Amino acid sequence: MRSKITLKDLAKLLNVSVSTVSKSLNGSPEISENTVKRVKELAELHNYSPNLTAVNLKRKSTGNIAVIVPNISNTFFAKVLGGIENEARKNGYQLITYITNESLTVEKQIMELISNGLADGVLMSVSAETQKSKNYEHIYRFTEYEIPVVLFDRINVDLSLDKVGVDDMQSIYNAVQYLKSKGLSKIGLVCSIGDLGLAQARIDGYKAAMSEPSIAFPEEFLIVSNDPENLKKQLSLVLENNVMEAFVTLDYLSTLLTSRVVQEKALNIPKDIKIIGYVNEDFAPFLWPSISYIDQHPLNIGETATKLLVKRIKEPQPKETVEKVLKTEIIHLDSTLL
Amino acid sequence: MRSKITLKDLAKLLNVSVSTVSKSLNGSPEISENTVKRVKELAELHNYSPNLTAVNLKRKSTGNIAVIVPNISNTFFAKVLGGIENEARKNGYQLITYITNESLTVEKQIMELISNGLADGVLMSVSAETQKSKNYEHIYRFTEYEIPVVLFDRINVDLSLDKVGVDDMQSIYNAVQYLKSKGLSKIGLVCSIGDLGLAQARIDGYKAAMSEPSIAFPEEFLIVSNDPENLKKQLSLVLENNVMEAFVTLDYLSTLLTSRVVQEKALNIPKDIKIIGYVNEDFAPFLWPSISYIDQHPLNIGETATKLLVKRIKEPQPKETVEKVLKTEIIHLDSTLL
DNA sequence: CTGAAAGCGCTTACAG
DNA sequence: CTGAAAGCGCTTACAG
Repeated sequence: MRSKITLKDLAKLLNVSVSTVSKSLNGSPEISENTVKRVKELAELHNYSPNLTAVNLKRKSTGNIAVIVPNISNTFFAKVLGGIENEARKNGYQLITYITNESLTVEKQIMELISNGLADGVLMSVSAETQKSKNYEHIYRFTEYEIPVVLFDRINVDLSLDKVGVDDMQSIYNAVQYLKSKGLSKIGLVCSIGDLGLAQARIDGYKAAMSEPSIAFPEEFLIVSNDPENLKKQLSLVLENNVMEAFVTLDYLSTLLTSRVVQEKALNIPKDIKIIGYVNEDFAPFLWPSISYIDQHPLNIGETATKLLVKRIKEPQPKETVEKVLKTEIIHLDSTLL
Repeated sequence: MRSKITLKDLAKLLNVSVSTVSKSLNGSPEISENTVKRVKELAELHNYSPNLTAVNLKRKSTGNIAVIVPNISNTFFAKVLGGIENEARKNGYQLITYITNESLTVEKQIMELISNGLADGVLMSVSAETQKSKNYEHIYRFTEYEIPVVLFDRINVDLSLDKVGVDDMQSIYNAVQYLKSKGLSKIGLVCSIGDLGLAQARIDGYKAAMSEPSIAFPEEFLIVSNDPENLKKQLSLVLENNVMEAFVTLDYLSTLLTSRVVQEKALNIPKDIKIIGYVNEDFAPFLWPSISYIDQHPLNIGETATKLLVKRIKEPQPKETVEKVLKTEIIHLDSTLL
């Protein structure tokens, strides 16, 4: 990189001190109008901009927010990232992003990096492996270093930190209730992300809705597996053994898979089978049939989490953790047409 | 953030100078084995890690690579980002990410930020608006500042910079030739990203393949529009006026849309209509029917671009721009079954 | 083998 | 209103 013009250079050119230049540029009231004008003009002329590394060293801050996402295999986290970016930019923060690929080991390495003083705050969604192993020590390290952390989306974890997400249990509860209100009762659940706390919450929502008023439902309606092939097999079996009427599907993969398997069996969506799934507005409407989905407003999640984090960074911590639970919404498309 | 232990602190505790501590930790051969050992032990004990802001200020580098992506509405760029992350981490760089949302204005703002010395190098994919307006001055600013830039994916732009992408023309040419080799001739093209240079290249590939051996094809086979509704309409018309046999579809949206419209018209994929599109391995196999696609190996694009950039950052510039064109591959699924 | 000193580019309390 | 000085946390040429 070419060396840019510095405060010192400007000072020399203007025959004033570095302090004067600095103060002029930072709008200090100490400096005379005339000097300010001279300095600003020259700065403009030379396209001066302060060296952020130096500013940050002085300020003992980094101006960075670290964002840790578990994966990018669907657009959900990408959307959240979009929301985070909007809000971070507004507040003058840069985003340093990390992708853990659902790995605890990678997560630990990243933590190590960040705690070296790379960021003023952390936004994270805990990896699947971490949740499975319940190994959270590395996350608490941040608290030791007094680096504020806000968890987003995957907030059904046993960590007393600030959290921003949706009510996963209620979301699915509502979806099932909706289907039941339309007279459907043979409703299955399909899930390929069973290791996540939020999946457990969703499953609880399903169970709660299905057991009201105290009706038992067959175990086999609950189709949970990390392996797509396995999921397919179980799904086929259920469809062969029962006259199913609907499915709620807890993630991208299981949503697409369910739609596919149902159609392979020459069943019609929505005539024979209704589906409410987790996909997003970029895809859902263009699928055939289009799939009704639970909109989690990922942009909103990102923005809300970032706002909270920025507040934590700037204000002296009133160390009581906050949990923000945002509303979800069912978007009806082909697959729930009556 | 809590103030961490510094070199100075360690020096005081050990009764040696700051220089000695620094050298010991950085493996300088100047220092006695014994001292090195003492220093390292204490550093370990206190979990010392150097303040990167200070190190960077001293080194006049930032340790950051800026990544500028135009959108995240499909997983393509997310995948590329994954590749970039892998390679960047290997080389000790942090990633600062920006999303332009295809906006020239945002792109300019980001440039401004980065040229303030936020990053040692830039990986970027030019926004649609930028390409449409052919306004590239802000990009050349980087060259002025001697910040190396590598363009990725969207490399069909009139900029003499390092580039890493795929041969878009050849990719589609091959796809069309494949379809023709199976005896198909009524082959349409659907595209919702006409503003991009790479779309033009793909369209050229289509035209070249279709015109061999010098057969004219109807203009209406070429369906290009940024508006999904419009695309749908044109597509419907073509299907009504012709006995179409296949489509090549140039992006996510047009791929899903084509599959949907064809099925709405009660045509069977692949029996009546074959499709080769742009989707990726995370989705394509789970769609119904699954869609054959051109695999651009996005991870590879990301890694290759990052390797090139790191080289540019580290080595004195042999200022001849390099263009790396990576191979694509047709992945055959349901939609091209014969 | 060790340390004092300069300096990276800034900001800011303090003096004048 | 202006400037000299100290300092943020490091690295490194230089002296001893």
